[in-house]
Amino acid sequence: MHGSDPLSETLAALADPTRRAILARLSKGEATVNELAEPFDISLPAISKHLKVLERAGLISRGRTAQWRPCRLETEPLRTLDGWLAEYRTIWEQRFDRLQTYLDHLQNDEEKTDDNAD
Amino acid sequence: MHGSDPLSETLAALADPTRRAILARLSKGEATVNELAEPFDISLPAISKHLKVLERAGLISRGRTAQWRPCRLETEPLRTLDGWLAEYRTIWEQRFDRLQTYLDHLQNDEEKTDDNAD
DNA sequence: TGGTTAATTATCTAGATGGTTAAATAAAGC
DNA sequence: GCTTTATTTAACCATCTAGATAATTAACCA
Repeated sequence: MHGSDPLSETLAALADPTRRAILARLSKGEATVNELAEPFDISLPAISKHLKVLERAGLISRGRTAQWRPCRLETEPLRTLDGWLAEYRTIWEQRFDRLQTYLDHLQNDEEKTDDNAD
Repeated sequence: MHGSDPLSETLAALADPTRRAILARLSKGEATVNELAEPFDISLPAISKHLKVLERAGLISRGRTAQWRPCRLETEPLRTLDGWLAEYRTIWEQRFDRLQTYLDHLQNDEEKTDDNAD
């Protein structure tokens, strides 16, 4: 990554389907590295790297039970991302409202045309 | 990028502070390439590349007025991202609730202790 | 102690990314 | 037509990334 502020790190970590799939799995509860690797066609070391990326981004944390290193989803960076998105949410809601208004006008115009046609 | 599904493309495009700053600028209205480049210390071609990334991700669209190519924010990919985030929102809200409950218990315990101390 | 299981580190490779400068395209204005 | 302004394309470079295989660390089990 080039800009390594926290939000960039979060987004870069999420910009990989394997990593998002790992998070989706972890959203159902803790799992070990092998459990997480199971659904994928890639090597264990590759998974290990993905986990390191997720951990550095704060999206997961890891315990230590005997030889297992159970992973857990951490939601903090997601909340930060949600906060960033919120600013744009206003915009798309505004745009949706304007679209609605426009469609309503179309609807009205059509009804008037229908009235004339009758 | 490696996984080039739409969501990965959106996230990868957003994972760069320069590109997010461009979007922030566009959230205030359309702008030309030179206007967008102005606040940054990087070359025009670099900006041009960033815009191409944003365009491919569907985060901006571009008009064509004489020699200017005005850029406009497109919110669709952000809404998709918001939809993806929504699944995790449930989780962090749950966790927050549980934390609240825990803190409430602590509070109660403390009050009991205070009562005993009196 | 030696073997098995879990996970990480080391080393390497191919391809993407973000930046550069120099050259090309496109339209406007004299 | 020639110059200026806006923007993109070309060619290049350094660094990062996602993957691989082989070797290593760590802990349990008998």
